Amino acid sequence: MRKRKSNGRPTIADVAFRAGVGAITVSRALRHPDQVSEALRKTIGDAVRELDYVPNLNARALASSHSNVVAVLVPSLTQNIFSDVLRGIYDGVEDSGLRIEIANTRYNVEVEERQIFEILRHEPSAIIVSGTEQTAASRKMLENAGCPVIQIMDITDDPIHKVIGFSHFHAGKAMTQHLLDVGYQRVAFFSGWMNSRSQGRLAGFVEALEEAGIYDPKLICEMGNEKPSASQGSIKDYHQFSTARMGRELMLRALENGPRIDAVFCNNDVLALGALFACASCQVEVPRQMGIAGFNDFDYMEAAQPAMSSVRIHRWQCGYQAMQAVRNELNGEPVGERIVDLGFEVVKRGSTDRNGTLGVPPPGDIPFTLS
Amino acid sequence: MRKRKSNGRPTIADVAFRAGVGAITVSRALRHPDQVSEALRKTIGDAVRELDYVPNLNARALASSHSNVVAVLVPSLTQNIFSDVLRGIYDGVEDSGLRIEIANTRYNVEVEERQIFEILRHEPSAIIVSGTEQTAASRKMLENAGCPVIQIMDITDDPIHKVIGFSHFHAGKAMTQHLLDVGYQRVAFFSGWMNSRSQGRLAGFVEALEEAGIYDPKLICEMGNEKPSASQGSIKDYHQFSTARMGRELMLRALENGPRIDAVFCNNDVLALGALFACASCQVEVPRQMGIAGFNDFDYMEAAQPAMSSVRIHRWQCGYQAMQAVRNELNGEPVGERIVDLGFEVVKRGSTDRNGTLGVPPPGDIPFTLS
DNA sequence: CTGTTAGCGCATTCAG
DNA sequence: CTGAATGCGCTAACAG
Repeated sequence: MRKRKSNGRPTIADVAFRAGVGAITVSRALRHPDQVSEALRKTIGDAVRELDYVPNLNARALASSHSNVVAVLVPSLTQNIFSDVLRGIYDGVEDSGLRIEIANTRYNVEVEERQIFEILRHEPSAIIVSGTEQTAASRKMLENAGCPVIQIMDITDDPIHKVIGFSHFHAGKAMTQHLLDVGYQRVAFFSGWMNSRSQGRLAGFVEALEEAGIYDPKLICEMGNEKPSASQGSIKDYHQFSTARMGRELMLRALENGPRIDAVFCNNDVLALGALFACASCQVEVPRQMGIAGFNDFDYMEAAQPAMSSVRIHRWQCGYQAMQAVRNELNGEPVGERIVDLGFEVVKRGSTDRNGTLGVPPPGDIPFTLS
Repeated sequence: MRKRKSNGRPTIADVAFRAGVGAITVSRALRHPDQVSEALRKTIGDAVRELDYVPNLNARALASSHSNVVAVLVPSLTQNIFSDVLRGIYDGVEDSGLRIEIANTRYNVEVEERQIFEILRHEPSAIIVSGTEQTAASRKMLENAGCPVIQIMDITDDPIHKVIGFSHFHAGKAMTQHLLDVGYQRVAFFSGWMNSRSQGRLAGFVEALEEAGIYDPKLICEMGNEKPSASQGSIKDYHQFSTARMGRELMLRALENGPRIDAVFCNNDVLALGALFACASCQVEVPRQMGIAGFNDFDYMEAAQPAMSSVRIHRWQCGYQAMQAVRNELNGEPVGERIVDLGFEVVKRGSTDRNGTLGVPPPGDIPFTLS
């Protein structure tokens, strides 16, 4: 007899034999314990433990024709913003029996299309995708994926299936409004590489200024519109585009010879950091002579000197709730709200406290030891 | 006949029928084109395209009993440092037919053990694990995993299989030595939550000071030794430990009532950022009155005011090269060097230019547009 | 170079 | 609540 190699591990048949039951009963005892009698459940549990039986997930997926893989598409693995989202997803998947498969779309719609195609090969049980602006082709693939698709980190009236996120437009507008509210007159928008979500923020910025009757296109300071895709083989160039440096340079130029501005809304916190340092190097007082606001509210914003205003968004929650939604649906529960707006928070701190009237709280205490 | 549901997609048999060959020939044409005649290869290729055939990876894994899954264990998804590593890994996996499965060990050895156990269920084709200090149980599981195991981001004389990284001890010592070289006398070590790699850096720090005859345990300023594992369900507390804030607080205390110090080596860049802001808020001049150095060399270090010294490590390369090593081995190539030291680089900038003698280069130019 | 046969390990279907 | 038979889609092994 030519036997196949088989990796020697105990199979469900071994467990069944040992427990003196049929294989299917073992299968059921493991997946739907309530469908198996108390006694058998125990016998089987013992056999599993004695043999160190571990179900083969590939066989399970093949036989049941569902993979229990949740595919996650993120535009970047570098930016902290998606690190937090991923952490939420991983925190949310625990003890679910689901596997996560991450694809990096590199902020590139063509790459995204290809990744979606690849991902569909694995017949995922669900898909979590960042953003709501997929190409027509991508959207079609996702609609036909035959599984729940959760869009996150943005919001839309017309989700493929379900969306959990917030409005970048309103977030951008709200922060800009804050800058205007405290009395800044010429507010600039700094950005590095733009993506569709950045564009939303920018649109909010523009609308706020227009409503105030002080919009001027010269106030939009950006570096470019497309992020170069990471060059696969090249090892050296991944460090060459420094966002912080862009923030610094943009501010230096604005101070030197650009249009006179008295505040800047930075498309992200790192840019704001760079802008702050530029002000420091030029003895420009923040917030008196220059207001600075960021976006994301990473932890260093609170620790900066002065503490920096930013828009806090719920990254972790996006991931976590997306995972909960997936789990619910795979458990047969109804979709529920198809549009979940997690909102955002305009965090006002010293860097935009133009009149000293915000009453920004002093830094709280953190336990520490100085040995 | 009771037919199984089957998801309707074309199978290899459909392709074989259409191409008028046996299923196995299709299989071979797809995986080892050189084992199939030119003519058949073309016919089969056409059939594949016409049917939109996509091989089922679960069936493939089951039949061949190897999964083509590369399991990656990282201690954290939050810190940029591992984002870069992951990016390297994803950049390195393209067009390899391999899948990546990430597990988050949360800097917790028990979690790591559990994750390794879980991961082995998937019978990975290779494992990439961060660090070299696994528990005995973990190490044993990895040794018996029956697949290549690449340890990364640290170095050891005794790798499980292969290690690609660098010495945290030497990196810590080298930066400390730099601080001493430029004339700082009382150099402190700031750290937040410590892990085994941080400990290595600290040990290097201590040795450098000891060799200089100026070691004093009071110079070690840390917040604690264990990172609390992320609380799964809790949505609010993930933001409560701010590394930047720790850096700030540690520096404030050091300036107030701690031992007099004139420089600080921060265990990471965010801590250094916080320390820099603390100095700014107290009118302490950097680098004259206080030298500050970080670790990792994230991009904002160069943009800070003053630019901050740090230790540049090769995060992306660690991931990328680990992936290359995996691919080579899965292709049957020999392991090669079992210990690959990628080294590090002490980047000296303004924040430690105590005597103005480093000749730190001025900021280079970055293309930009100010519309 | 190509085909035949016989599983990989599990879950679905249908029957008790 | 339990079991027997069957097949998920693919590939290793063995022929030709």
